[in-house]
Amino acid sequence: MSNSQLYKGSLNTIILKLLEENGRMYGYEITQRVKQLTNGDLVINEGALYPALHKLEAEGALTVTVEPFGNRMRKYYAITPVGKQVTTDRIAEFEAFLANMALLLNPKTAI
Amino acid sequence: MSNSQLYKGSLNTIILKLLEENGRMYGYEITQRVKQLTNGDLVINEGALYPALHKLEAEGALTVTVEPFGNRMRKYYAITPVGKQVTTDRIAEFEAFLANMALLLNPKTAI
DNA sequence: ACTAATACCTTAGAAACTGATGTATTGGTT
DNA sequence: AACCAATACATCAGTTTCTAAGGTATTAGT
Repeated sequence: MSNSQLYKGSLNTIILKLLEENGRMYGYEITQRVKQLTNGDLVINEGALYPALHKLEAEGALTVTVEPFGNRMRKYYAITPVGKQVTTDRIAEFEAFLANMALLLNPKTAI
Repeated sequence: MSNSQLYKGSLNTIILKLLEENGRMYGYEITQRVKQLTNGDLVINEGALYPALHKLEAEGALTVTVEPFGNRMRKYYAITPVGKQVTTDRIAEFEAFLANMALLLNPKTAI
């Protein structure tokens, strides 16, 4: 993901959150939505996205339904109950991370 | 670092910021300061810390002075002008990351 | 006819870690 | 006296997550 190691580990959280909000999406759609939401700032690499989707599916967090779109194929991913719990946990983790980083980086204006 | 992939990539930023604020510190001291500032939440692994310090030194961001402390040895790290610039850049990067994550995770309350 | 966009995928290699292990001193407990 | 935890440095095999590059195929625009 665009030139920063900081995003490492947050791709799963992003995917889960988007799917939780948008019902179901296919892979390419996710990359475009992320690009759009961040005004082109964050571009998801497909070499990162597809393995991440496959892993979330293997873990039972997502389900897949393959649908033809014209002569093309789309793989729609949707979140499962397990996935919803994972999403909640991941976001809590992210917020704990933020709180700790605030303590470390903004000693003056600690939350 | 404590059970979350999210911290991956932020260790350098943490080290640089602490050194910028505290003048000079030795490795073990950094681990203790981080633990203290985050109320025990974030524990820096030595296998992550020492290679990171060595790399920052190799990049010219830090200087080292070895000082005996009793029969023990301490390696004090201090930030260089290059390091100060790197710190500024890293923090700007972190803030951009935060802004993007806010856009992705909090679509309602976008900044 | 060519290029860009759409839509999926894999894989070698890089980067940053974890967890284990190693050396040595110091301080407190049994 | 013996032992363990803390202090203080370090390395290294293995894991995870990504990047960059490559691959296949359809669709739309120039």
